[in-house]
Amino acid sequence: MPELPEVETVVRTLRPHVAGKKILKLRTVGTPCLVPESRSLEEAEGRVVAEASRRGKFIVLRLTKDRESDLFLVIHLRMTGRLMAYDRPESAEENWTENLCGRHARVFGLLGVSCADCALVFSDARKFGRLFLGTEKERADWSSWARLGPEPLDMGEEAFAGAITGRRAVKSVLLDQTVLAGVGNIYADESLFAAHIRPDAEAGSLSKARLRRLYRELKRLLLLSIEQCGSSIRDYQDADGNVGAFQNTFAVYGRGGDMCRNCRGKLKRVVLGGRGTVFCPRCQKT
DNA sequence: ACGCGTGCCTGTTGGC
DNA sequence: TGCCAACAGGCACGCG
Repeated sequence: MPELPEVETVVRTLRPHVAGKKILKLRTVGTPCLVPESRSLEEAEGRVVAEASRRGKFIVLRLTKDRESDLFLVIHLRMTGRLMAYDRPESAEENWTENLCGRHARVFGLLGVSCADCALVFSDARKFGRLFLGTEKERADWSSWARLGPEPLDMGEEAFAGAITGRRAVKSVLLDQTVLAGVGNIYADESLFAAHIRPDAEAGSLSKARLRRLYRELKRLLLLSIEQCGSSIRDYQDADGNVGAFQNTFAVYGRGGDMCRNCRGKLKRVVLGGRGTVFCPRCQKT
């Protein structure tokens, strides 16, 4: 599932395809995927993609037009969403009806400088993904965006240690997008293992020193994963259809019952806050 | 008010 | 071998 490193990879691979190009066509296909706060996608047509960026797990395209305020196209891939760019539009039309990705197409776009030279396809087998189009002001009024916490790569040790509080399990706090934006199940489990902290430890009970350590490990793993183009479990691919490599270095995620690479003990799988959670009872204390 | 549980979805997987 | 229940989980929402 796409988390911060995967979304960052999508943005990086998408950028060269779309930057500076005019949106000639942008339409939804099939099951609606726009949030209620969104404008209709047709309003993006005629605008130029000025910038592609990431905020938490959101992909953000800034769309400009002469003398009009910018519009922002914001995309959340959720579980199985894919945003793909095809440099030959006709190949996308083909895929749209032919292959698996295309079978689940939800949004179809055509971009180009003078003529259409890039097709943009958002597909999503599970239909959890969501899109938003609106002005900066409208985006600020959209609660999913407004409530986003700080970026984990930028917030720093002290702010992180100050934010991980309360009686909830530390893993639940890591996954709370209002506390910090971008961490999902993979990087929560992996960073807790790296920092030797049990996922079910009460957040507020952890010392500042241990929380600073957790922050350093989380940041290290996020950056390492970005270097390796993210983790591909089953569905994730970048905008070019390539898979990541970070899944090969997982210490705990998806390894319940397997041997701990550190102590050779058996990794334990539990359900915490409704999510599958794997940890090493011997290496991860309190 | 906050924290937990549930529903949304469908492709994949594992057990019988 | 084939079928079907269980599973995967981010986020919105409802309940206590």
